[in-house]
Amino acid sequence: MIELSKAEFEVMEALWQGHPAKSSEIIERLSDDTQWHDKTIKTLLGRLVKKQAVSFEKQGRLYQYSPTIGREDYTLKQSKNLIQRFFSGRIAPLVSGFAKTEQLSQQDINELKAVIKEWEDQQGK
Amino acid sequence: MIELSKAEFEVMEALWQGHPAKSSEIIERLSDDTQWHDKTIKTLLGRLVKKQAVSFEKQGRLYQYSPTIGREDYTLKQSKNLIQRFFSGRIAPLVSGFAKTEQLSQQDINELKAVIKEWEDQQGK
DNA sequence: TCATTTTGACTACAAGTGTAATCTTAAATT
DNA sequence: AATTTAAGATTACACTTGTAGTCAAAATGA
Repeated sequence: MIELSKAEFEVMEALWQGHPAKSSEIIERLSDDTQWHDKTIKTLLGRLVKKQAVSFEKQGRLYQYSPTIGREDYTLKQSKNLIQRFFSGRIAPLVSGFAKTEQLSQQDINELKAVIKEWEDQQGK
Repeated sequence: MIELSKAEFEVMEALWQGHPAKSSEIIERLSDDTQWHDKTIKTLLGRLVKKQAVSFEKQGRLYQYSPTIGREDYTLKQSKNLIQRFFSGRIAPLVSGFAKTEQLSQQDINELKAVIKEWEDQQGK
């Protein structure tokens, strides 16, 4: 599985926002959230290409970059990995720990209920 | 916040199993799960001490090691961090994504229900 | 008592990461 | 046309991480 460092993930975020994108666009997007030098972002893009998390096509002398992996896929895999390592693969301990100190919104609650309902229907007679 | 590498976390796991513990005990415990050379484990212990995730007391010429951070604290902080970065701090998207591909047990469901109930009671009247 | 083993301290070394700077070439500007 | 600029390629460099090896001193065994 492709592993991304934190900085690399930030670059992916910018790319997931819209693609294909030129490096100048990616640099522009990241300027809102980070102070990174454009050289830094180029380096990270290069590493992402090497890791095959990003592909590019030449348009003249410029490159158009695109992600090769989806945000959902990546974040879910990483989340499962963490849940496996920290909570033996069970999500409930995470949720209850989380709920103790974080704000849950009505929407969160509704979504959790939906998950439960789906499970129960599945179990269903 | 103290950050642990994966290997360091494994050593912490062994230490959380029971402490204070001598390095030989930690090495013994880890021999079940890993192939690490004892030197490797010593190095990791040293790094953990340096990071102040572990403290020690000399008992004669031996050291008795203890964790300075709790497993729950650490895993929850890391989880929240991930949820923040990946899901803008909301847990429901993680749970529903997780539920799609992982097995939830009846116990998980019960715990999730408990969390919901607690939240709803909290929401007053 | 002398050799061996064990423990902790210190050293090693390549790969990954954060954070750029320099070099090359083509494009844009003067 | 000569100069400056911008993109991508290459190089840099310190710190972290995985994974030990070496060294010195103390304990243990023969």
